[in-house]
Parts: sequence; structure tokens; C-alpha cells
Amino acid sequence: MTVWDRPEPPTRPAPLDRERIVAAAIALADEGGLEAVSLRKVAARLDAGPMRLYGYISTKEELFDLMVDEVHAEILPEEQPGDWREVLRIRADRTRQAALRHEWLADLLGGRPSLGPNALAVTEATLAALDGLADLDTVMRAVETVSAYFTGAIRREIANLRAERATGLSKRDWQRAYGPHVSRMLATGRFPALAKAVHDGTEVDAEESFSTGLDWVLDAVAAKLARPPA
Amino acid sequence: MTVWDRPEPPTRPAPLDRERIVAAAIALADEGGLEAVSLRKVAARLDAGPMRLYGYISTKEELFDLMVDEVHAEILPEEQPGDWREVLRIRADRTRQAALRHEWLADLLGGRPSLGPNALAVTEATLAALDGLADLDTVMRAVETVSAYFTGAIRREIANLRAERATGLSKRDWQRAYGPHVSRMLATGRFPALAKAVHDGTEVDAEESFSTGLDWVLDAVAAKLARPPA
DNA sequence: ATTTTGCCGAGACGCTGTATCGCAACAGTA
DNA sequence: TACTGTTGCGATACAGCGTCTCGGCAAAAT
Repeated sequence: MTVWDRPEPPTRPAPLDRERIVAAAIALADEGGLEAVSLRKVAARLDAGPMRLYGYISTKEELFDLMVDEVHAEILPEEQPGDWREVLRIRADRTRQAALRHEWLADLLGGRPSLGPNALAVTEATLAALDGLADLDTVMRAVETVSAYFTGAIRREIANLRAERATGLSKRDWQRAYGPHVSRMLATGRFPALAKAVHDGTEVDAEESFSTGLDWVLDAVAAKLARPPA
Repeated sequence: MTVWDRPEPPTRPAPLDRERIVAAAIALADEGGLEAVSLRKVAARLDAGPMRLYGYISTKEELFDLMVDEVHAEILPEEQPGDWREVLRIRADRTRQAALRHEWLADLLGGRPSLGPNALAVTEATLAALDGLADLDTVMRAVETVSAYFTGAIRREIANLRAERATGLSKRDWQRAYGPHVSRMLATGRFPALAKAVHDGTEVDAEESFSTGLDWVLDAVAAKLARPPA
């Protein structure tokens, strides 16, 4: 029996590891949002059956956790530039940038404790930058307050962005963007302050709004760090 | 043919309206979390077929929107007590309380723009309290910054609460609560600042932590309101 | 060469959100 | 009173989901 008669051995399944699984999941999520991520589709991208994934993760939520941690690798800057304020600011900005690249991140941010290695590294870098500037409690409060701010701000920004996209291109005009419903509501006269805000408000771009709010919060932190509590 | 022979006419289906649908959905979510809310189960609670709901909502997401708006009715306080700072503080506190009563709210908070009547009323009340204290841009930034903070903070609090519950009763101890994984990570020595924080950190209760961070943010807002930009 | 082991994937289960469509009960008209 | 038009409910269907079970096959161990 010559070689030509013998069939090639069946190609062994492509080797798999978490990294490739997570990469496939992220690609899927980047393209179609979190809801486009199904274990079946992730597996299909890797030429594998869905059940194969269960050797590497035990639940879909775990896959999400891995995805979030993977993105934290993008958030952690290469090198730290000293000043605590800049460290916090950069962390916030980079998280925002990551969420703009991976909008699904906004859906997951703050939804579960992030305890993966990359997320821990980010926290470590943040804490290190604040170490010694005040007692530990104050430092923790500072980090958590800033995190809470940018988590919430990023979520809102992405939510608005999606709403704008969904209602069609209308970026500027609140009323037209959010449709006749809000207009009607405002017309009832029950919301005078809101109506005024919508009518008179200048359109600020999202980045500036994020940045300004962040500055405020950082100012507050600065004040507390300067005067450590008795 | 007497009355006795004739069967009763089939009982007309129980009348339905959005209020009852939303109430059923909220009850379900309170009991088993957001994932326990399925159109089939909501309909079953109302002795109706799933398809019946589509007369009142056109998508499951809309049902979530209605649920969020319904909870905003709990958030809007009966009467406003003047001072802008207290108005913002009360709004944050009440939102937090609502999220503690309805943990699923944390999953939805900030996820989509809230444009229902109750949410608009809450925004209206907030804006009204700040009206005239500074130029409109500053006021908007203030409201959004505070909202971003408490959205993020509430999310984190609920996330931690769930994690504690999931890993078993261990409320206090970080390391034990988050399991051997984190301990091992810390033991690697790659996260000295984090390790110190975990080791030396005093356990602060969630409410106080929320409240302190909120105060900081409100301080920042106060500073900006006092000095309206040129 | 033979046994053991471990892992992969086909299939199944119960569930999901939603489209389709036939039927039955009402309102209006002759 | 008989008929007809309209409305809206719900049975059924469909495609997809996460996950469990299990049979079989290839690699490793003996």
C-alpha cells in the first residue's frame, strides 16, 4: 500500500488556549456587541465544537471576566509618569478609550469585581501612585471615588452614543434625537427646568464633558489628600 | 336547555395594562434577578400567553425601560427640601436605596438613557434645585458628574455584595471572600501596594463609603458653583 | 500490542425572544 | 335578528441559546 493510497491522518484539532478563545470572543463583541458573543459562535471561529470551550472556561460569565481582564491590559500604561493626579487621570482616560474601542466594555464595567491579573495590575499601579500621600483609608476612598466616577461617566457616554446611533445620525439635537416623545413631554410644561436646559444648553462634546467632571473629582481628591483627616 | 346545562361563557382574559405587566416583571426580578425575567414568565404571572405582552411592549428591552422608570417613582422624593446640596445628596441616597431594594437596577443603571416620565421628573427636580446657581453648562456638568459618581458607586456596591453572597457569607475578609486566587496573586509579590491595602485596610461599610465619596464630589461641585466660570 | 486515559464533538434538553396566523368574540349595520 | 368587519388573543413555530450527557477515538501508558 503506497502513500498515495493511505489517507492523511485526520488533522488534529487546532490547538486552543484561553488567549485564543478570549481573542475570538472580543473580536465577535467588537463587531456585534456583547449579545453577538455566543459560545457556539466563539467556538466556530476556532473551528471547534461549542463543548470544547468548557475545558477552558466553565461558564459564559467567566468568558466575560476574561474579556474584561484582557482589555485591562490595554488600560495599563507602559510606564507611570509620577504624579498621582496624572496617574488617576490617565487611568480614567485610558479606560474611556478602551470603552470607545470596545463598546461592550461599558456593559460590563462595574458589573462584577475585576480580579484578573491585568485588572489587579491596574489597581496596583494606581495604589502605588497614591501610596503614602495620606492614610490608607483616604487613599482607598480616593481611588474608589474616581473609579466610580469614570465607570458611571463611561457608561452614560456609551449609552448616549448608542442612542444617537439608533435614532439615526442626529447627533446634536436632543429633541430630534430622542424623538417626539421627549418633545411632547417637555411641551406639557411639567418640566420647566429640563425644558430650559434642553433649549438653552450648548452642545458639549463627550470628551470634554468627561474630562471636566474628572477634573472636578480630582480637585476634590486633591483637597482631601492635602488635608489628611485627623 | 336550562342554565345548568349551558357552560359558563369562557372567562374573558383578565384585563391587562402596562402597569400590571411592569409590576409582574419587577416582582420576578426582585425574586430572581434580571435573568429571571422572561416574557413567558411575566405573562404566566398574569395568566396570559407570552404573545399578549406584545400589545403593550414591542421588545424585552422596552420592558426593562419601563421597569427602570417605575423604580424612578420610588426615587423621586415627595417634597423637595430646598438646598441644592441636599437635593443631590437625597437623589443619590434614594437611588442607592432603590438599588438595594431592587438589585437588578444596578445592572440597568446607566445602561440606556432614561427618558420615561418618572426619570424625567427626577431630572427635572434636580435641575430645578440647581437652577440659577450658575450658568447652565456648569449646572449640567454638576448634575452629570454627581450622577456618574453614584451610578458607578452603586454598581460597584451591588457587584461586591453579590460576590460576597456568592462566595459564601464571608463579609469582612477580602482574601477569604475572593478566594485563594487573590491570596496567591498577592503572595507573588507583584502587587505590593495592593497587598498592603488588603492587609492593613480597615473594613469600611458600604454606606459610609458611598456617603463619603459623595461628599467629596459634592464639595467639588460646591467649589465650582461658588465660582462660576468667567 | 494492549490497555487505559482523556478529551472532543454529536446530540439532546429546556429555555429564550419573537413572527406568523387562524380563530373567536365583539361592534356596527342592514 | 342576522350578518359582516375588525380586533386582538394565543397556539404553534422557528432559530438560537447555555449547558449536560455520553459514545467514540486518538494519544499515552503499560
